[in-house]
Amino acid sequence: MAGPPPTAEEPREGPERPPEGRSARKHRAILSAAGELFLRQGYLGTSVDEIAASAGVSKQTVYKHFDDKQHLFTAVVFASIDHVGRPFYEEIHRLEDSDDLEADLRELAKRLSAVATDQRLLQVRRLVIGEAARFPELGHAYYERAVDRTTRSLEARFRGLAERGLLRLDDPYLAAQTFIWLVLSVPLNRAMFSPETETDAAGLRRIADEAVRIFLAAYGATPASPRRGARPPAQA
Amino acid sequence: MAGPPPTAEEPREGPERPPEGRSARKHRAILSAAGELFLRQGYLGTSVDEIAASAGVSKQTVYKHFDDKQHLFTAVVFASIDHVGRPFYEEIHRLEDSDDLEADLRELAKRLSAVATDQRLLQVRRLVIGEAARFPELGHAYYERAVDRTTRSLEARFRGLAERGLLRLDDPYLAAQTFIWLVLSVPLNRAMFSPETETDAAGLRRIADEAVRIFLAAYGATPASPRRGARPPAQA
DNA sequence: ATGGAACTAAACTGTCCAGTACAGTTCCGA
DNA sequence: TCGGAACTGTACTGGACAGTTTAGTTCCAT
Repeated sequence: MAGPPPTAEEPREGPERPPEGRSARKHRAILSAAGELFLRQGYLGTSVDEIAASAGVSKQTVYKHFDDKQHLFTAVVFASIDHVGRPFYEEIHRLEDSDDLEADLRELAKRLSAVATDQRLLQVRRLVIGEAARFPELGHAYYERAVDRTTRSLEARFRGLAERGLLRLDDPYLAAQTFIWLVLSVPLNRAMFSPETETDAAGLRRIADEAVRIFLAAYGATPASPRRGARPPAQA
Repeated sequence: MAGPPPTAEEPREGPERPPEGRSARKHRAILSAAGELFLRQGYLGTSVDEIAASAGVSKQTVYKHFDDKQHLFTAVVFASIDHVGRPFYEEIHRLEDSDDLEADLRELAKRLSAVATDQRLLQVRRLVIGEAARFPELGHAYYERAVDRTTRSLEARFRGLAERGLLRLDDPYLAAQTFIWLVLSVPLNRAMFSPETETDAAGLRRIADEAVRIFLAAYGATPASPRRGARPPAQA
């Protein structure tokens, strides 16, 4: 508990990995088992013996690969964080040269809320928040890589759209934050307090559509966005 | 860990308490010390011995007042949760009969963000989220009492304002959620990952003002809310 | 002032855990 | 095939912790 702040120990897997010797295999097995257990039981609630057993590995091997429990934990969370950042990141790029901004924003909003309500991802988020006091650097890293990077990606897209006259905004970063949280606030903050609760797909769609309407009302170039029709334009 | 789900054990202090015998005093001392320690170190990170010592009380007395550690924990958090809900709740009532809606919303937004960035409150939030898997009822109670109750209070206010023609909305609950999260998302979610970081007062004001502008653009009765001060939209 | 309830201090039980030690086994590249 | 690196199993150290027990002390209402 009084140990020095462990620095991250990344998984270190290059894009190619054809041979993968015994050592690398064990390393991955430990990370995987530790991820599963830490996510389910928290940091203090998980013992190294448990991790070793679950990974099919001796405790000694765990300590060969990771200095101590804290390092193992940070390695696990950093690996999960990279899993988190990527999908958001890629979705956003499709907005690059949109013809029908409203439709494309709606699509993006739905993809965002789908990604963000993934159960495993929610549990990582809970875990990082819960351990933020014990591992402050982990909290910062999570915010930086999962939240801020996504926002900046969207910011760049919005800046381009503003230059094309499709959006009116003078602070694209703030606008990006607004968009993301209009979509995610309600489901994400509800999910934080209700583990193992099914996500309400219809509710997500409704919130995503309303988020786009609000966003375009505030930042759209066309003064009159279609009056709120609640449900998507079709059906009814 | 396999015990039955403990039901809440509220502090049970009536509005009057002039005598407060020894027993009640000890009870309060335990709750107070436990609150401090649980909030700082988490559930598993805090021992009952520690709580007893910090409360200036023998361990036996702790167990006289609370069945076990789980019950003590839920009692502590429930007490904190009621602290959380109240201030929000009261701020909102002032919106009842507004003459200058924009100014009053701005005021409300600033008060909300000030309340929500209170360090102790943030720590309760982190704690409940972090232990949500271990204590699901706690998560539900927090959401119900801190989030949902506030939203419903604002919903009632918005419904009144819509009837007076000051707002245009067909789902006041959704509008209330939107307003609250426009104001709180950014500071709250940043704070979740960065304990012991100073809150940026200027940033809060800026976000609060922008939140009101966006809200009125989406739900305001007057079609053109004053364009955000700053420069005119274009720049290139 | 006194009897009982509440409290204290300390020791104890049974369990769990991080991290180490060590002797023996398996893997794998040269 | 052979030698070293990596791994296994088990046991151990030293400590922590939830919850109980006991014997004695303090408080306070009657």
